[in-house]
Amino acid sequence: MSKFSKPESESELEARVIELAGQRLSKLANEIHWPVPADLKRDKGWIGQLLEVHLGASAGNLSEPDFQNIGIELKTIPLTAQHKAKETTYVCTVPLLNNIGLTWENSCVYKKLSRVLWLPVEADPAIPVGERRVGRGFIWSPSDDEMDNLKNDWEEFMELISLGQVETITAHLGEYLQIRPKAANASVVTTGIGHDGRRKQTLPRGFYLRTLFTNQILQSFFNS
DNA sequence: TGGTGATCATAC
DNA sequence: GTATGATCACCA
Repeated sequence: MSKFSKPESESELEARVIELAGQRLSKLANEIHWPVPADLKRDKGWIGQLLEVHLGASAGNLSEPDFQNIGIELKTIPLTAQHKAKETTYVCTVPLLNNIGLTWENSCVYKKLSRVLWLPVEADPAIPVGERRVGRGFIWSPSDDEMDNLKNDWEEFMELISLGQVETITAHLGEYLQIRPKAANASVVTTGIGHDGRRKQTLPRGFYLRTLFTNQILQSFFNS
């Protein structure tokens, strides 16, 4: 069986993740004949896509979990030299319209985070991209407490949005989640609700997980 | 120097 | 534009 076929179970995926631990990105790229970029300025999704291929993720750009048959989402975590999360983690686009009656359990945040494969990767800018190593990945679900906090953040955000307050939301808001722009550039627009309750063109935004939260997830795994 | 707001590539 | 994958770059 090819190592790039889709995993049929969590344990199969877990076994492959353990094989990846400690591997350098240049080796993984060479195996599939991908050039290694000098930096990630113009290849921001390169590491994520490289690891998707190696693990047999199948969803492509569909709005589905990366491993749809076993319902697992793959997220890489860039690590600083101190092995702490360097960047926030993108979750999904913020729904700005037609969200009346949308519940937490039906939200994109809940669905994406219910089961995720966290894969830490060295991201210290002092290390050339190809020499960076993959860490020990693990499959995770939110604890009850984490789920409560995420739900509270989400509900707070969705209330503001349905009241036409999107543009007052900054990345300072939220304990585990935050909302930030998610677009090619600042001139991209989508339809939202203005402060007067009428439709208004506004910048598309996304839900992100704070590094505080992803660091907490890493710690609870590696300290247990 | 860490976080927020801005941005990059690509498929459809 | 929306979806996927994220990191960049600047300013407090």
